[in-house]
Amino acid sequence: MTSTQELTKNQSLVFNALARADGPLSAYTILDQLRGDGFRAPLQVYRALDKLLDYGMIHRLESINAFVACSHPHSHSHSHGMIAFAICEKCGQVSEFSDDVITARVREWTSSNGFKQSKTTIEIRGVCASCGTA
Amino acid sequence: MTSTQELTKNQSLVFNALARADGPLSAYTILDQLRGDGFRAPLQVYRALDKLLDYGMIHRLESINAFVACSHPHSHSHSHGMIAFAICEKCGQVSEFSDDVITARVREWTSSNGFKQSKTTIEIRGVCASCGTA
DNA sequence: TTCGATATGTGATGTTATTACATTAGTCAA
DNA sequence: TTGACTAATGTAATAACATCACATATCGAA
Repeated sequence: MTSTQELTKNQSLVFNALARADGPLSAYTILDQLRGDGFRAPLQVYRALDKLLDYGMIHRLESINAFVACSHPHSHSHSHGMIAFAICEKCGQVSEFSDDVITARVREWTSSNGFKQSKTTIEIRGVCASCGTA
Repeated sequence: MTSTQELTKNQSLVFNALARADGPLSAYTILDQLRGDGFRAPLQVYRALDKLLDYGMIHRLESINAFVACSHPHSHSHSHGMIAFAICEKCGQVSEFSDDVITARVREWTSSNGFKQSKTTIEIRGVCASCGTA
């Protein structure tokens, strides 16, 4: 995988759908948006999503069964750190950030417990600044 | 709510199913286990689970759509901290721990971003010590 | 060109969760 | 006791999320 991944037709369609969205989308919402482009079955979406996840171009938000384009596409700065997501339950906006202290702290626990981690999910649910003051 | 919650019949049945399990259970697995006790519909399980979550007696693992009994039932020591879960993808065992540094670090991000958090999910997927050496 | 790997198309099915509505059981005040 | 209110429960139907199984197509390398 190079820094700019060459995407197939379906992968591009799915990625663009996520990139132009202003928040996370469910797989079925993506499917509906792409029916005009010939999409007919969930699997077409899920297969593309799997690849895009592999490539690190999108993230899956486990707590809401939805997907979002990575907001730091060009910086692999936090590619070895864990990414945390703050998800607003009012407006759906997602903020993505990484924190070296949290990353280190998790690693401490895993290494001292002999746990070999593959993927870590950190999702903060709540109300964002704009929605909180509104 | 007192320190010992009075449970209804269905809540007790669901809680006991989780308490005697050696790992997380899906709602439908619980349903199947309780058919002998008169359970017939998913909602009977989900309603009990909702209450048990309210009472803090169980946790929901977002990344695997399953539920687990709280492993620190008598200590409310980490009731104000975030709880992290290490989930073994081989054997399904879940380890629960809380970390004040992570908790503080998340709070720092939320407060400096005006984000009012309600619930935070931290789930580490991987392979536990026993399965890793086996 | 033939082979193998990757990508795609499609229907059916499996899994997880909620909606809507009816009924039952407990509580408490008049 | 009655009535009224609230919480809990029962049930069917449906919605939402995800995968399986199998067929076809596309593309690059030997």
